[in-house]
Amino acid sequence: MSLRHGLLGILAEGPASGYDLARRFTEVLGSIWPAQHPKIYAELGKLAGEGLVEVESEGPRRRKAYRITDAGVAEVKRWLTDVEVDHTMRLQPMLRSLFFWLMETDELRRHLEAEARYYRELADRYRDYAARKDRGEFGYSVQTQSMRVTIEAAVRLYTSLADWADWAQTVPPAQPAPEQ
Amino acid sequence: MSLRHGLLGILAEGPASGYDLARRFTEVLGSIWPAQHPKIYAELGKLAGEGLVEVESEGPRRRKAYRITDAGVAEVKRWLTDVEVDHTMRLQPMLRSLFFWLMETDELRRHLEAEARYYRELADRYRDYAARKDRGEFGYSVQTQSMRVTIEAAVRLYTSLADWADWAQTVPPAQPAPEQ
DNA sequence: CGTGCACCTGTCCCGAGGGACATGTCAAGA
DNA sequence: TCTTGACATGTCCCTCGGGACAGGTGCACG
Repeated sequence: MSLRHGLLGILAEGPASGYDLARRFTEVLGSIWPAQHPKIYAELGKLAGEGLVEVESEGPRRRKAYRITDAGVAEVKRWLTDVEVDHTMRLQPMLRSLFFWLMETDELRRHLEAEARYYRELADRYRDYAARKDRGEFGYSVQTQSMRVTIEAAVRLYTSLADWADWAQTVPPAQPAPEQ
Repeated sequence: MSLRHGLLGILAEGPASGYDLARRFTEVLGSIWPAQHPKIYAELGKLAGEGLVEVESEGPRRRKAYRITDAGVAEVKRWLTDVEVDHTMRLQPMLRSLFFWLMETDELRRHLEAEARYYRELADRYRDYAARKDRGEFGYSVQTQSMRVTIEAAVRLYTSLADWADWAQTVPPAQPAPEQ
């Protein structure tokens, strides 16, 4: 149940509508913590019911902006410091790699090339983001400083996955038993 | 719905019981693709119903070993080559990093140290695994060759996350605006 | 003036995942 | 003989996530 804390954390930066939050999730967090708008609206409703956020204003087009309450801020902080980190990962590409031996050699090559391309592209995108941040394009608030750290993780993660896919192509399909 | 293909893929190596599969999932795949035994037994039942696996033998203690069928092998291969890779990631530690600015400086330091330790330990475990594989402890079958590739991904992934946690500690908590 | 489109907020259903709980079985050791 | 514990298989329930579907609103452009 991290979506609620993800929303609270972003709202801690300032008021936002469900639509804003959905966009921020897909833009910045899309590849790291996907969230669909239906869940966001539902969760915002619950959060409001619990007094962790409140409606700040109602704008045009039925737009409702939410503001985090003191209780909400306290709750994110509690989560950040007291709740144990969930390290669960579920990476289908790595699960698939266990079964590479079932694939034809050139199917595998095509697959690994595509994977490398995919990860390299994502890494580049985040690297570019980081560079723009370092140039000061997004200011120097503590919030963007934290985002810089998150982006760095993405750059490193995707770069190492791209490198891995490249490396995997150099591994012989079936290594013969070595002569002792 | 990757659990079914994960099970099929492992069964492609040879017959196994639900218990065996559960163990393999927690031992090798625990940190990459977690799966609880209730789901495994349920999925095996479904797979048997669809003719993708069949009961090979019934041993002591109600043990039922399953064997993959030709249709099952065809299905994994179809999945590997025809079904698009799901690159979804959901990394709570990275989501949390977006909110580091909400944490006290020394809370954050403790957190990052713990994270680095955690990832370093996992990386070491997999690195050790890889070394044993390279020494030939697990033989030189195509299956272990694929597992070697998977393990390499884990090593690289966890190493880069550990490095990231170390790096994050060197980032100043709140960077002041630079004088132009 | 109209109409299309981006904006904005939802409902609903289904399948997957997490975790507590239940049950039966064989072997080893007190 | 009794009991503990590892082996082995399952049920049940609840929540979360994915995705299809729906509906109302203001603006820009022809």
